[in-house]
Amino acid sequence: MPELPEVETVRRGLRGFIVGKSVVKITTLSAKSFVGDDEKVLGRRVIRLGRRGKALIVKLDGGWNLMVHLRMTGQLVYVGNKRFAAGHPTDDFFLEMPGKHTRVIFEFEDDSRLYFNDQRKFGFVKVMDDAGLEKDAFLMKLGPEPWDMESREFFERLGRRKKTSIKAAILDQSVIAGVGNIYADEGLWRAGIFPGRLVKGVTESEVKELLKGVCEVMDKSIESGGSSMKNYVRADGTKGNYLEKFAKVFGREGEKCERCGGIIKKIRVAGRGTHYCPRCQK
DNA sequence: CTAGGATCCTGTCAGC
DNA sequence: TGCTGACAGGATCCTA
Repeated sequence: MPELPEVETVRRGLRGFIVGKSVVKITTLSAKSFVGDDEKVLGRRVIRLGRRGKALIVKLDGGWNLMVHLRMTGQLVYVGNKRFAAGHPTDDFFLEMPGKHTRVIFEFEDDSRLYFNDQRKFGFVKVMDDAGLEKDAFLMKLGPEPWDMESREFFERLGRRKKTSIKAAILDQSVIAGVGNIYADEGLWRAGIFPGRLVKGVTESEVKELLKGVCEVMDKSIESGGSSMKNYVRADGTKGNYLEKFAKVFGREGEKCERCGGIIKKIRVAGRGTHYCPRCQK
């Protein structure tokens, strides 16, 4: 999925278009992509957009909410007088909506629309009242946002996963919220830590660097607009890859490490494709 | 309790 | 060209 920076990009980009508007119609094209009663949402106005970890929370009036989780391939495309798209970057950002991967369509009072697209159908939009949000199992067990945590707490939370790899540990959302496969690799590169190292061998000062690295790379991604349509295309008009803006190892296997000149390798750690520099990550 | 693998689903790509 | 298996920016469920 779209990880924390992508969801934050969705939140920031979308709020200017839908806050203040009422939902007048919902069309569900894939039953498993929409959880709950759409009647609770109809006629309600969007109050604000929030985020916890990788979950987007659309707050509606009357105490109702939509929790959106993009998982691996979710994206949101808004089409009105202007168009905005972010989430999992694909050509659907620019194609006519609804498209092949459109699962849910929200229509607003001004006839603008929000399309929830999701190729693999792992993601969902869930209708929840405020009380339900408060006691939601997924949200309750989420660890702190990266910027809201001292490295000491990060170290202690990692300590609960001593026998697993440091990469598996930081992908665990109860340890730290919002880190996914890309930012795990990028954060570990910045801290100079080999992703397969067991947690028990990682020192507190390394953990401090790791937290700093994760925050830095996420900040950079959010600043550059994450995976939104505006940076899905290169300046020359060819199809691009937003990772070019900040990624040092992800998707760069075979390339030279910019820090030490080593050749970046791709291996499998924690069941996930893992990119690292064998020369400067120990 | 932890750790690791299978699983949900669709699409793409590399290698016969 | 067609087939097959591996893999994919996530999280949960099951087994050991």
